[in-house]
Amino acid sequence: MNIYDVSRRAGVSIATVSRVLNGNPNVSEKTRTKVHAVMEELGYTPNVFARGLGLGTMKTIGIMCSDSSDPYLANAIYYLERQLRINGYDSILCCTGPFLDNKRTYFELLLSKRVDAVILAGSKFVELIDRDNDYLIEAAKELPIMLVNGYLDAPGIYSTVCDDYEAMYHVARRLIRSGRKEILYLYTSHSYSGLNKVQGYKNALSDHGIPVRRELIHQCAKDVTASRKLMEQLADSGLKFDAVMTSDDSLAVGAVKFAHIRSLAVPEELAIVGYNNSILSYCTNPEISSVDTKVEELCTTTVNTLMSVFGGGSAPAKTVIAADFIQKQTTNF
Amino acid sequence: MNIYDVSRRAGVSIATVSRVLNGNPNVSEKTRTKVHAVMEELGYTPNVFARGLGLGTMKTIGIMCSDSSDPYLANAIYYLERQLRINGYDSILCCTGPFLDNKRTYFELLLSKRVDAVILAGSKFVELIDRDNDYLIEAAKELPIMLVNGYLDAPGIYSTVCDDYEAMYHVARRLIRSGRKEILYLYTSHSYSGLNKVQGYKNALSDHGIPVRRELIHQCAKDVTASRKLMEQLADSGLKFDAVMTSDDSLAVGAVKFAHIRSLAVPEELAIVGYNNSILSYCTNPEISSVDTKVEELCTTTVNTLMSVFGGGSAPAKTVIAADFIQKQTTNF
DNA sequence: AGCCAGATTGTAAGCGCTTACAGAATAACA
DNA sequence: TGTTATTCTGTAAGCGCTTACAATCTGGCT
Repeated sequence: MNIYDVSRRAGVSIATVSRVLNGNPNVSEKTRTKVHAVMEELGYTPNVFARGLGLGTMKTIGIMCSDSSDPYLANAIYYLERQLRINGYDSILCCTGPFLDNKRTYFELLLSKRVDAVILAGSKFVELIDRDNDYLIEAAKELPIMLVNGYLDAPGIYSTVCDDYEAMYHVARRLIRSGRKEILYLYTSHSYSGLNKVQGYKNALSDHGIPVRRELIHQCAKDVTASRKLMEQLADSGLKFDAVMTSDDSLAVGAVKFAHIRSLAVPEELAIVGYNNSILSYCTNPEISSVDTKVEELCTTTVNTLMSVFGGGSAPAKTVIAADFIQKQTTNF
Repeated sequence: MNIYDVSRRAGVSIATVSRVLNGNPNVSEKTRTKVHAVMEELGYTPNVFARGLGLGTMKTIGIMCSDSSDPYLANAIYYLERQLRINGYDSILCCTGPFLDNKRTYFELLLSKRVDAVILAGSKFVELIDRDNDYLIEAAKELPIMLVNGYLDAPGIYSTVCDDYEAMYHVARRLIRSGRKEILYLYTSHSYSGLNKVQGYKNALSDHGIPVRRELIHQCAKDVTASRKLMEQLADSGLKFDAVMTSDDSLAVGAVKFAHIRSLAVPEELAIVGYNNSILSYCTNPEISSVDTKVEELCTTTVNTLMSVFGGGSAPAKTVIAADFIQKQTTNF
């Protein structure tokens, strides 16, 4: 069943059928109706490969993420996929796994599928340390590269980021103003957004005359248990803190556990702030105050920007989206 | 840059290049090496569309799921995607959204992409009530349909399911043996696995001489808050229960919240059992005893079965995987 | 009726790859 | 060395679609 069957049956040429298929206006209303009817009758579906061959594109976007089982990224994938579909695009998903083992290989695999663009979801894709981003910059010459929560200044690369700096600054300031003096800061990675977050924390302290103490800032695996253990360890080593800010809700969950084990009143003796306002922050008791990073908005904006790039319109190289602090039960300011 | 460039540069015909590309053994070692070298040198990547046109397939599997932001499905997607990639297949993701609005349209969209098979992740895809599965059965004549946690008896449809009946029977029996008499049962949907689960619960009660009481079985939205509210409501209406079994961890989280609000000792006064052993069950205090449904095994098995279908080997129409009960802190037997 | 612009349709040449078949080269053997 | 079997390589015909260009058909006008 192909375009010839349709053309024969409709008594027109394949060119006409093709035109109908592509919504070309140079077709009389009568033929258009006729062809549509035949396509319907025959249950005809154009062959995407042939189409792709002819057009050089297949309206497909590659989505790369580290680990779709991370609740935050899972959400992102959902929204990205949905918004792409609304715009008539499909998505090929590609998860590198939590360690981004060979992200470059995966990236090239996606390119080999002749996708029309690649969306990198998650800030871990942009290297801040060894700066191994050449392949992205190179690829961006050929097709749009969209970064969700990452930033790279190069032509063809578009970023949509959450204003992590501002969010963390805001949280830290409110903690300070409500009297917290020793704010522990736990983070998971040195990504673009990771650095912005910690900078917001640091600047807020400085701006309020509080010294930034190295021993209050710690990296931790993105894991409920890991963060609890780390905090126990820190407390045991004599470190004092009356609040803890985290770069991810999972760490904050560990903090709640820590407080429970040590019988600390939350938020009175220990204020806890999560990040991403994921479902995890609603599971604990007390529920964790967290920063809503607006995943949905982030994702729809990313796709919309991409569409305007496709449309030839101008698109901002970087869009910043404001976060929202959601006060729940682990803070009291 | 196409196959002609490579053939010219390597001084062979395009047929030979194509053979090398496809690992055809009828190529001398010398030419093979030469061609590989040239491909490397030129950075040649075959055009997937042309290839798809020629072969009629593109080694791509469609994955349909309701909602990738559900932690359970998110995990499933990750494992499916990974296992497919290991076998040299790509995946096109397609999320219908939590309400499965027009799953049929999505399904056909996937077919129109000429995928080699479709994997339906999540038991909600198979209709048990209005039995609107004709399109699946019809499609299965053309390409393999794989159900993860769903079952449909038709040629070309392969299922991999968790032994939900056994798991729930086991949990209920242990609760009963440890002295629980009034076990509340909360479930989210009437899916294939949903029915098996509740049947396990019912049979365990019957087999131990406990009457199955309708007022102890309730449907509830898959939502932390919804389940808490429902339980408060039930308790307020005078219903007594000393244990609660749930068909999903999110409901169990609500149960923990309920116990906390009503100051019930867990597990002494109220035992709580979750399902899926997702990260949510590790977030609460106390941590929720839950059933590990072996997502990873489920997914790898699904893909492996699919591969053996592709390979022409025999494949079981239904594979059952045993679940594991993970005792944590909300039960004591 | 004759002519022409504009609308509509058809013809045919790709797009880059696979593969059946034919042909060339090589190896094996007498 | 000649013959044949075997291995390797090339030619050319698709796969199903898009699209430039040519051809045809309108209707409005003189």
